[in-house]
Amino acid sequence: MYVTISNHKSDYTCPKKLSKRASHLPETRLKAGSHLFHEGDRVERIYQVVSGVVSLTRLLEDGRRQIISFGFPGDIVGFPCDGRHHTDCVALNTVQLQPFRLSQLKSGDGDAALHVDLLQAALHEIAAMQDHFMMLGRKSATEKVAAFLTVLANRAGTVVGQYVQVELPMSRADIADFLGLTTETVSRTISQFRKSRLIALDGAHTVIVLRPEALGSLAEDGFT
Amino acid sequence: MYVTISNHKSDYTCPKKLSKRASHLPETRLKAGSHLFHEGDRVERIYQVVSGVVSLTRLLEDGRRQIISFGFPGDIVGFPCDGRHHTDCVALNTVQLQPFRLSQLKSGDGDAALHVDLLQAALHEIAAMQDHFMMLGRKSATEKVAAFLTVLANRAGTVVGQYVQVELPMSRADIADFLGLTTETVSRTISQFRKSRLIALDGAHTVIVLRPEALGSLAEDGFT
DNA sequence: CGCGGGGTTGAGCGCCATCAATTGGAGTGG
DNA sequence: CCACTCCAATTGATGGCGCTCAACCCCGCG
Repeated sequence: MYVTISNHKSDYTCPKKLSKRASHLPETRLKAGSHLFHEGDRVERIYQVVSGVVSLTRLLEDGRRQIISFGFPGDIVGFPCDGRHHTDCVALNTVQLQPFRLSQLKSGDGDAALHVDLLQAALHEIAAMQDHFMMLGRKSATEKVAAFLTVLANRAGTVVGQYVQVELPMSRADIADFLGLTTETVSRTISQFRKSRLIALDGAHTVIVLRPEALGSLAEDGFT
Repeated sequence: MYVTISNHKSDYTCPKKLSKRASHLPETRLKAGSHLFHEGDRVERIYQVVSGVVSLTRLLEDGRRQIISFGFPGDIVGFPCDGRHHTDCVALNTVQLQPFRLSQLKSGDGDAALHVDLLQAALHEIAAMQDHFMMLGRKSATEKVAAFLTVLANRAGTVVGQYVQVELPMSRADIADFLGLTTETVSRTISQFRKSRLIALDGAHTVIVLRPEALGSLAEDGFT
């Protein structure tokens, strides 16, 4: 999942579940905090997230960290390059994953429909990352956090009464490393949204979006 | 081309020329400043840059701009999503491009080797973009510009005497929009490198790298 | 020679990072 | 159920990096 407030509405129905039958591989389960793979690992499988959330991260020697993306249900993670992973993949909570053989991306391995789906997912990944560049390079802290919450609410929110509620499985530090900010700035920005009654919190990890339109317009131009 | 100072040495030989015969389409020529395609255009072809340089850009309504990547010879541009382009593509100088049919990415269209090559290029694109996220999100202006010049010198530089010389086909504004900075900051940073004798300039668009190692280490941790 | 646009340099400030202290909430054991 | 621990989250104070606004320079061109 990237933060992409895109101009054009995408008709990509990303989180569809790929045929399990086509995989021939049993689902994998991961506990919170455990690694699915590390940076530099040889790629054996790629995975579709079935339930739970993972993070894809890269590290610098001096400790600086960037979260490349979060993998929500439906997302495909583990695209290889030169046969190796370029990120760590960590489970944020209990996660179920459907593995696919690498050959099923490369050739379909006899299942042409699956091949097309995986290729489609890779192309969608490229487009989503392109959108995300704009976020990282050109948006203010307010815009970043507003966009993040908006996308998350749309993607993983549940309607509760007249509001939308969304669980944040990741820490403030994770959000910061995803948006290119610090935990303090993320926290401050969220507090600001709360004080201006755009959102409400029920504990640090449950956000209730009170005024989605206002939050959405903050995401686009930082005003309102 | 992305700015990726990666940990693991990639053995990806990106700029290999794909078989022209496999394309069945004649080369395209573009003059400086003209568009290859616009954001939102229906994708008809994807292209390999043969000579010259293109930029892939995205715009915000308020005028903020982000250059997603530069397309140097060997690079593939125009990966589609939902059948549409998500960026503008503009020629920075005179450009020659080898077009490929979309079907040749999706199925190979009978040429299996070409299919594999295009798929490989897409996967490499994903990995390179992942590396680039770290740049945009976590690196200082000094690190960004140093990394940019280093990558460019390695990719497009020519050895002149004991130094490496590289042409910058793009403006300072382009570099800024690529790195998530302003033109002033880019200009100041380059001036700084010049004053500390890391590089020399021959006109604004020709850089001679005097101390590649020093520039490289600046790119990684901002010191020296 | 005048014009124009990109590039450079300067001054000042604002956003966000940094450093630091406090609060809060989940987990544990008594 | 409460006391205690520990770490995440919040809040505050301060400073610096890079943005903004503005002037000037450089150079190609008519």
